[in-house]
Amino acid sequence: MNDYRKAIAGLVARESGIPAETAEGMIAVPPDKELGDFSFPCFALSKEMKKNPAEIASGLQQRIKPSGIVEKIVANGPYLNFFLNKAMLAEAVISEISASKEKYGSLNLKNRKALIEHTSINPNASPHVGRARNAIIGDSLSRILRFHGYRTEVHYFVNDIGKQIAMLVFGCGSKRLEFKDLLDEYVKINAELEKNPELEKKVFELLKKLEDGDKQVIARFRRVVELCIIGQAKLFEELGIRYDFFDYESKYLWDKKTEDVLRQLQGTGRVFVDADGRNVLNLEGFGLAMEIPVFVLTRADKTSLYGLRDLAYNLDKISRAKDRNIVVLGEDHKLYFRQIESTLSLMGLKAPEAVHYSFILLASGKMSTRSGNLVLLEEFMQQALEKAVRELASRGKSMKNSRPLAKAIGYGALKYHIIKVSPEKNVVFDWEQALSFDGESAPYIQYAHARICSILKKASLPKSKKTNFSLLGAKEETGLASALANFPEIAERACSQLRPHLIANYAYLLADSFNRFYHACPVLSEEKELMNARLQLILCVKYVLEICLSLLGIESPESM
RNA sequence: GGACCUGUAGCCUAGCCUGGAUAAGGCGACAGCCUUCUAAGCUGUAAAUCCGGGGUUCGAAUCCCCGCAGGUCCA
Repeated sequence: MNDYRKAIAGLVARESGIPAETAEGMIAVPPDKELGDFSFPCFALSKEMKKNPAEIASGLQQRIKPSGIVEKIVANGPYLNFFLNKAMLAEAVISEISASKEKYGSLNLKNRKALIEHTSINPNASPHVGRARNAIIGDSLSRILRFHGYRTEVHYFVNDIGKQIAMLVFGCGSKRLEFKDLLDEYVKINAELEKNPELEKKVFELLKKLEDGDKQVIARFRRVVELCIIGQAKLFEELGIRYDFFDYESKYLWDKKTEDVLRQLQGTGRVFVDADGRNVLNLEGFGLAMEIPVFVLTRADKTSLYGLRDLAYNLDKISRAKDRNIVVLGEDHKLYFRQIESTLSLMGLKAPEAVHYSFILLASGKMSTRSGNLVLLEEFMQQALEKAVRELASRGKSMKNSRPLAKAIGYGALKYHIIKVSPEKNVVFDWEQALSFDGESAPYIQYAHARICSILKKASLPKSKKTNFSLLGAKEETGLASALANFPEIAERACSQLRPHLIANYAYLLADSFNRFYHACPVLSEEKELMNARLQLILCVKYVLEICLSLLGIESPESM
């Protein structure tokens, strides 16, 4: 579509005298397809030429001759509207997709490497849906990066040595526990500490022993953390979300690297020892919204704090991420991340690109693992799966072999519900909406895909026969073709701006466009030439729907 | 007290970066469409002070300023 925009800008530029680049920026898309495929508003020229914009439009219309893919030019009031040749457009987009198939829309980058860190939940319990927003966005981003050609590695930073985890270790004692028990233990120990603040001392004692390298305590921490990480990873694996590396914060605890970082920062002359004896970095001049813009690096005993360890971790990530270095963080980490970013810049390093998302709330208030006021991801998965099983049963699908299909549909709906919303928006979790399989949902998109598969299964695509694309003139057909043509632009933006919801929204529009086509334009019952052209068209739709769903981490079942 | 994000029909959302034609979808409601490729679908109707107020502009949901409300963080 961008090429056509450029071509039209060229035509306008030649006749109006404005530079082609300026003209390109002015080319717009009319609100209604009936008005044209592109338009050039003449208001700006009107000011310059001191002439009525409608006159300018009609003047330009007379001078610009349609050529190539531009079929018709119409002045409509102050707008100059351009109509593309639908048959040529369909032919161009169909042959491009037929050639590139599952790579259609890919930037096909070569020798690029990307790193993305996401999820990175405190390993203290089963994750709630708010945490899952991180994983789902991050997973989709990693898929988008790979699609465009980045060799991409996915990292999970395990905060295995904080106070939260120490509390859990303390609470667990020597009990033999399973993953599912951890949440209860976590809630229990939080309540106990609230009642009896004296216990906190013991928690810190435990943490101190860990940091001092007490082998027995280390083993206790490791046992709880592993239980948790394995449980979480299994849950995410069930959703098709995988990690290449689990990076443990404890690795940076005794690491010389934190000392190197500290030394390097001291070289900037910005490190000072504060009233409490801690090493603190002065971050004045970075526009941080803090009364005293600093970053605390160590405790009074000069042992590292989380921030310093995170900096060392960032150095590791930077050394591995050649071209894109991405981290997905909750909005609560915005300021903290700006501190990291500023500090890295003092070291002459480029911080990761951060994708921040807002929290998922409950109608009853904020979600909190500590208070137990939450919807667990597990629970959401379970409900989605059960609903999918029910829906399949109501359609007479056998219960025995339908489990993978139910997962594809249920988990698809779950992921889509989370990812379709812009990440900066708060979401109030609502079961009815979250479990909807109608309208703007994954099952709707999957259903369109399954319908295409069903038609293709019943048809035989003729081999290497010339297709008469001019037959694809119905508005449902041209609508589909231009929807297909829009995809590469969307795929590019989703990657450059790190916004997967663009893919989700687009996939719905494409499926919607197909469903309208499906009802208006029969395929198999048509005579050969038209059937062939329509088969080519829907095969392309199938490819693009599959691409979109795979970029969202959602499966594309062939029937449902 | 300060900073950032969000505010669009009863409910949920897209559009905002990059200003342009009657503000686009979904859920819910109402009225239709299955002897025809899967009705998880399609068609139509009703429903909006685009949070409020200023400003910039030929033109503002979109840009700027001042408020209000929710979320987040800092102190």
